[in-house]
Amino acid sequence: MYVTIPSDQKVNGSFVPLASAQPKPVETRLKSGSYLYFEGDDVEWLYQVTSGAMRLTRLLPDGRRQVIAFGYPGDIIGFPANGLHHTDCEALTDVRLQPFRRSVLETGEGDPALHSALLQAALREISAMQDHFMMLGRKSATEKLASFLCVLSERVGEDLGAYRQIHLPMSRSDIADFLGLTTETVSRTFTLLRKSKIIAIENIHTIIIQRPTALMGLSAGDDK
Amino acid sequence: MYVTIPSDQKVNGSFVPLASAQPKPVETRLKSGSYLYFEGDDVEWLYQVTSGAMRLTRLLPDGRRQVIAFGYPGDIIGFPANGLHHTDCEALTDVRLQPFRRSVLETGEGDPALHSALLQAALREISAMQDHFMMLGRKSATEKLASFLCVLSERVGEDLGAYRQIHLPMSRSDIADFLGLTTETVSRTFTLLRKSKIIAIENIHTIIIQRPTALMGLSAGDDK
DNA sequence: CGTCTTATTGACGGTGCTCAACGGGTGTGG
DNA sequence: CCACACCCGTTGAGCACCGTCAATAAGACG
Repeated sequence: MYVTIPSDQKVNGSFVPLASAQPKPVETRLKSGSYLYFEGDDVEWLYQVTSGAMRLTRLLPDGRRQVIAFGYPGDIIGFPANGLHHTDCEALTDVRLQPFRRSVLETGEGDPALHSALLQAALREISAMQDHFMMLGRKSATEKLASFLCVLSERVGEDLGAYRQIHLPMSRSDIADFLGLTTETVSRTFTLLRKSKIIAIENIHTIIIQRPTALMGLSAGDDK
Repeated sequence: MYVTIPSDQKVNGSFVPLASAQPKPVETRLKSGSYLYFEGDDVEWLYQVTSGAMRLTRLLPDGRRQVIAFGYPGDIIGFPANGLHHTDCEALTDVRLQPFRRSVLETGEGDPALHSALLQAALREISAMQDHFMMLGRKSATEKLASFLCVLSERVGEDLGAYRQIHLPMSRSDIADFLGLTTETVSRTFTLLRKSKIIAIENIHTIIIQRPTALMGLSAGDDK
């Protein structure tokens, strides 16, 4: 999952599992905190997240970190470049994954429909990353966090009467490294949104969106 | 072209044109300043840049702009998402392009080798964009510009005795919108690099790298 | 040669980072 | 079950970097 400008194209809550004509490899399960792969590992499998949430990160030699994406149900993770993984990938919660052989993406190997579905996922990934560029390069801290919450609300928000509730499995520093901010700024911006009654912070990992329209406005820069 | 951490994998100056088994569609030529496509257009063709340079941009409703990438010889541009272009694409110079039918990427249509080559290009694109995330989110103005010049030097630099020369077909504001800065900051940072004798500015569009190692150091954050 | 655009430089201010202290929640061991 | 410690998140103060606004200089183009 990247932070993108919320599109007209509504995702209807549930995701479409990729259908394979072949006998399915066994579903993979992963405990919270364990790693699926590391940067530099050979790619043997791609995965579609079935339940839970993953975190993809990249490191600079000096320790600076960028969270590349969060992997939510429906997302495909593990696209290879030159046959290698280029991020670390850790489970933020207990996770279930549907594995697909790398060869299905790269050679089509006996399953044209699945090959095509994986290719389309890669192309959507490119487009989503382009949106994310705009956010990293051109948005303020408030716009970034508002955008983040909007996208999460669409993807994995739960209705709660008039409001909408989001569970955040990741830490504040994960959010900071995803948005190109510091934990302090993320924390301050949460407080700002809370004090303007746009969100309520049920607990550290649970946010309630009280004024969705205002949040959408902030994500597009309406305060300017 | 994205700004990435210069990799070990050297590109040997020239690029590899994608081979097609089919009779080639006619090479496309484009005048400097003309647009190849716009955001929202249907994708019929992908293109490999043969000579010249392209600029891919995206706009926010309020006018803020992000340059997504520059297209240099060897680069594939025009990957579709849901069948549509998601950037505007303008020629920065007179340009020659080798077109490929979208269907070759999406269905493989009679040319498996070309299909595979385009797919690999898409996967490399994803990896390069991940590097660019790190740069947009986590690097200072000096690191950004130094990284930019390093990558350009590798890709399209020309040897000039002991030094190396880069031609910059794009404007300062293109560079700014690519790196997530303002034109003023780009200009000031150029001046900074010039005053520390790391680069010389032959003219607005021509940069000479006098101390490549120092520039590499700055791009990785050695000043900190 | 004149006009218009683009780049540079300067002054200033604000957003977000740094450094630091504090608080609260969670987990562990007694 | 409680005590304690540790980690994570929050808050504060100060500052640096970079953005904003403005003036000037340098090119580009007709």
